Amino acid sequence: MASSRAPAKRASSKKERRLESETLILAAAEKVFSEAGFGGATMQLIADVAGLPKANLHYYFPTKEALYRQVVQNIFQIWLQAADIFDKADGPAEGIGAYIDAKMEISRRHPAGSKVWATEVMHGAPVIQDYLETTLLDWTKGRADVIRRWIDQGLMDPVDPDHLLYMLWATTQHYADFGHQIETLNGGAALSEDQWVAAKTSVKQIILRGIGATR
Amino acid sequence: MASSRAPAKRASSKKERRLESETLILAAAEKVFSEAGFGGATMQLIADVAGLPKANLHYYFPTKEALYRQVVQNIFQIWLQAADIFDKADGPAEGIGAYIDAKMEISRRHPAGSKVWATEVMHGAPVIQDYLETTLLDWTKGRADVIRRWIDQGLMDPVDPDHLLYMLWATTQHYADFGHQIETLNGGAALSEDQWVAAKTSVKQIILRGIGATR
DNA sequence: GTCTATAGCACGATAGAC
DNA sequence: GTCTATCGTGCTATAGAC
Repeated sequence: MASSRAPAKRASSKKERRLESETLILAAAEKVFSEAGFGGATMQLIADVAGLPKANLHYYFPTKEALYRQVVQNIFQIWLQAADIFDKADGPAEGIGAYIDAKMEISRRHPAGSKVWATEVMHGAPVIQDYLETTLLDWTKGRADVIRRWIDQGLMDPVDPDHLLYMLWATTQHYADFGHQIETLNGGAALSEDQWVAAKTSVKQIILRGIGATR
Repeated sequence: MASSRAPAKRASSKKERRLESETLILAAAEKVFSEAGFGGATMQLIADVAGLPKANLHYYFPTKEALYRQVVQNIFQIWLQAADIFDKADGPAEGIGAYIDAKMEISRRHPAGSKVWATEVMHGAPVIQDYLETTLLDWTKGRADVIRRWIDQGLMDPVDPDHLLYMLWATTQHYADFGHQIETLNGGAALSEDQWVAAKTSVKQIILRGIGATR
């Protein structure tokens, strides 16, 4: 080996550069796909937002669809991580309350990702159908079991677990997906810190009271 | 005048034929736009679904955007008509309950329209921003006043009217916009009649209890 | 690894015969 | 009013110099 060009550090640096460019492209792609849809987005516009020549995108991601697929996968991971909160709770007031808070925070911090996911599902999930059928289905079944256990323990009213989960997804993601509409109805201004607190409070109050989990 | 070619009937027949073709094209366009988005939809595909040559579409609608705009406007009208129920009610249990039923029925009967609307709003409402700022804003203010009156009369708990309206929109439209996801989680089958009843019941139960309007 | 230049293709729109 | 044939544009993707 001797002092031959420190391959470990070199490789790491290369990987880092690649990761950096990929992250930059993915962030730009998420933004553009969310605003224009898959068909409306152009590789040229994504390249402009990322500050790179168009050809470089094709160097890191072979096709437009491969880039899109990676964007959707990233969002899905964020959803799943928020779900951990659900399991660590002793009862519905704590577990569902914390889950609503987490999902509302994601709607606030990652609205573009939520929109890309919503559009993908609305178009029939052509790219991520396998995730719906495996990971999401498993997750949903597991959480429905937790809700049923809480009902059996008398910690909340008997409600259909599936429809409760749909309501949780719908209400929280609405603040991301329909953020533009909410902003318009708010006089053209984005929700303030206080308004976000009010939104979280309202959602938690109505749903937790609605399922009889006021503690 | 005399017996000169009965212009009234002729014109009516012409108008009817025009209306028929327009309706046919609009139905096809709603379907294609909802499945592919504006950018992904092609005039050729819309023409194929409508069973007409592509050039005929441009005879009835000058541009792709004009056709799209008409589709979105039609959906907006359906939303507004469902809102009448809200006003005719004596209290929240009746008014909001009936509004949920009506919106759920629209999600079931016009899922494509709901999806086109959702996509349009998610992309920043480039085509119907004026409707958001005028008609929808006015409607929302009026309904918020009704809710505030019900609260003052002690017919329901004090909740933020705007966030309650967002929750009503989010939960009901979710069954249209995310219908594909719900179907997948339902084992790949569309919701049955009984399942739709369960969905309506769950949504009404949780929200009406949640706002203290159980009558 | 990066960029320029361009090939190849599909689209929206229209001209013009019927 | 209806349809065929086609024009011009703008896109994805790639070849090839650096």
